Amino acid sequence: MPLPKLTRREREKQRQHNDILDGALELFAKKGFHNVSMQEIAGKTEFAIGTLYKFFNNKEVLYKALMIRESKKFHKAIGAALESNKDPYARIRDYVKAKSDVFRDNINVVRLYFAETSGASFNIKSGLESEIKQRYDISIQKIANVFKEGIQKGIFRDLDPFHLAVSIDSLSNSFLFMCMENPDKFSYDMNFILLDEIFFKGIADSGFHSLGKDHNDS
Amino acid sequence: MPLPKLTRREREKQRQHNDILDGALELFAKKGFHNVSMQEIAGKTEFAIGTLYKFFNNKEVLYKALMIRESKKFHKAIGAALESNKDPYARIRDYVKAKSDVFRDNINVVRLYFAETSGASFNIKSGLESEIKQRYDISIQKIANVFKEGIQKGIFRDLDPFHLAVSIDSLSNSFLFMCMENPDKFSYDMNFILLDEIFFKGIADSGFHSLGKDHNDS
DNA sequence: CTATAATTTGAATTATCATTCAGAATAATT
DNA sequence: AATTATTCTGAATGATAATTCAAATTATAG
Repeated sequence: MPLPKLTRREREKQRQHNDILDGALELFAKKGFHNVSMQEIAGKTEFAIGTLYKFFNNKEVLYKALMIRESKKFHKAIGAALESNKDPYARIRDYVKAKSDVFRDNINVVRLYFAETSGASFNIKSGLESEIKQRYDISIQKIANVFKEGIQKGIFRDLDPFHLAVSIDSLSNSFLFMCMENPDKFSYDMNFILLDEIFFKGIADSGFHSLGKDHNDS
Repeated sequence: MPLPKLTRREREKQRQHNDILDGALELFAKKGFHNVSMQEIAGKTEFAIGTLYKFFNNKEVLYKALMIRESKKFHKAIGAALESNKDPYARIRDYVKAKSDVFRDNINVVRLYFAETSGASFNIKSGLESEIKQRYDISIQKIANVFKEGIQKGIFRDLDPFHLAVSIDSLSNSFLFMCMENPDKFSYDMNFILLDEIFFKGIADSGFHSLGKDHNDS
């Protein structure tokens, strides 16, 4: 973290930069990369088209900057949950909770993010995927580390921590998507129960009963 | 199935129709909807642009027809596995195997399919998502039925069959994607082991040991 | 307060396709 | 073989939208 030695001018610049991304995000998340024009972004953000190009050399660069910003936010949130000093089981729960919150509060962005992530990234030519993939890999690694610790402490069965990380990630994703699609039918809290029943009951060392613990607020 | 009473002319038509979709698929799968022009499809399939429009009223219709064709193939394959008269556990394994094969043989198509499915479908205005979603729901239902039967027979723990279906679907997807991304690092066969260890060991009724059974050819 | 520099503006330019359609090619019918 | 019907063709059209840049605006310095 370099110290924030910024002039007034530079800070103003930063703010504008962010405002553009905020406006663009709303549009892209609603309509996708190819169905949003620079014209539209200019309108929404109340800048002229030319100004957008002062900040971003072209539409792709703008989009890429946006996705990277969102990706950072997302992984920062779940990273914090995973790296606390609680016990491994609690950290996994916190991780699911953090993801839950992100999903709940930014449905459209999440949709956009996963459209970009899973499947193929057809919007951007340059290596956006790899930039995002890198962050993803780091997060998976963090989850794996929690599992590793849990295994050492005898909380989890001795399975490959990496596989466990991928598993809980994909399971929680699809449960969360399920909630997103049918918010009336499924509550976000249900995730904890499902994960406990399906995932933890499977990987827990016999004797460990996850359901007994109390949940995070939520 | 209506009987195939087709004239020579009509059969020829059908063949051309399919050829166009084949060519288009290759391009779309590689570059996505918006990065493929009708020009390009015409070139690849060796038809004139006008001819494409004789078959498909516009680019969207062509794309939609394509996705539906592929979706049908995919769900037919896994449906067959799920509706055999084997025991529930074997049917689940066959289902994973069938999906495995599709993934292995059509990586690009799978990528396109999931880009269209997960996240948001920004390519097509009309209700493609719902058409595909419908098929997906049917498949999930079939999986759930297998679990239901398995629960009745005492093979699986008494959990919501629908949740189990969603779980195995998403778990197998992410393991398969893992294999796709790093074909050198992960073998497709590994899926069975992972699913057994992580999923079945969790949901199996105590006493049932899935690993003892022999694998599908593969 | 004027002159100069930096920034912002949006109409004009340019590029890219989707789509059309008049004429060419081919097939069917007489 | 000539006539008619059908199908195919791809240059031309029209629309959209990314990008540029000369002029206008605003900020800074003298």
